[in-house]
Amino acid sequence: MAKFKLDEVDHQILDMLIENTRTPFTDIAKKLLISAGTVHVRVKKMEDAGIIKGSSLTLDYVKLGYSFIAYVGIFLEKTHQTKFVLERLNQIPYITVAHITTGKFNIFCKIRAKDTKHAKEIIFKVDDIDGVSRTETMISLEESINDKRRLMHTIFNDL
Amino acid sequence: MAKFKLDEVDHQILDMLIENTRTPFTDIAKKLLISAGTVHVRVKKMEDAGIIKGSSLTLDYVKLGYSFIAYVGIFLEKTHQTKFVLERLNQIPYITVAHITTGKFNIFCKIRAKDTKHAKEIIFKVDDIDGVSRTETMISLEESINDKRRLMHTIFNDL
DNA sequence: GGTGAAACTTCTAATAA
DNA sequence: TTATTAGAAGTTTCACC
Repeated sequence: MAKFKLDEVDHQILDMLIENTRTPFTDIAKKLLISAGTVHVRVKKMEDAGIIKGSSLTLDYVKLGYSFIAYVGIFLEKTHQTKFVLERLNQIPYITVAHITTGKFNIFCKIRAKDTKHAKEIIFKVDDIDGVSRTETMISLEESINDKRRLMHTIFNDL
Repeated sequence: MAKFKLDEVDHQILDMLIENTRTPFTDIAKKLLISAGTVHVRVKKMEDAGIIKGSSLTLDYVKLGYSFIAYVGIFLEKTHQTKFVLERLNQIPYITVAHITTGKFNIFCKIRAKDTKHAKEIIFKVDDIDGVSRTETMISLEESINDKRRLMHTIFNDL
């Protein structure tokens, strides 16, 4: 996949939209001393190129009653069962992320649950999937860093 | 933290905005058979309550040249060094998420890098932090699940 | 609570530079 | 590529249910 060339203006636009996707284009234009039309054209171009894949809300899951986060490493009996197990994991909505990995585990996933009891149920469900030989759970005591903005700044300055 | 009470209309609004934060309120209103003013008031209420913390763009990091994802488990020499190590990790922008965890590791983080060589540099930097005794890396071969929408649907139906 | 309409702001596409 | 512009579209407020 080719690395995309974005200039400084594109970076600044992305930077403002990452912070708040509803930032009016007129505000962005004012700050960057360009016209709103230009902002519009640039954003459209980045959308067409697939750089901007979409936008999403950041919700407070704790306030919604989901304060439990854990990472679960999965050992499979045989590697060729990966696809099947992933399909099963995909049916558990509390599993928000899953990766096929090298190293210790075959599959590695993140779960978000209401509490310990709820998490236990989810993990048992994972353990029960055919092909899973065992799992190893790491409970998050605190999410200390979660910031893609810093990465974006770095990516921009890299180019 | 109290669980917040949202009704069916709030859920539907969130559901549409999670999919695309720029969905016009007029569209939402039309679909839900309410007025755009009501959508506006409801969204504002959820923002004020902190349920909606913000909005962000979903970018294609692969197209931006960052196709490497790994999870790194960190073993500390002493637990009381946690805060110090996290501060250091926070200075490495390629570390996008970090959790203090129970279980095998003391700290667990996610890195996003350009390639293997770049990842090596980052991991070496982590290894070099005072208080880190050793690390264990799991390289993502494939991000198979990444979907908070499913979780939201479930949360809604839970209530 | 919600509505509907007015006033205001923003978007978007066409044209021109 | 960018700017300007003007009509379309969206947001926000408010008097009134």
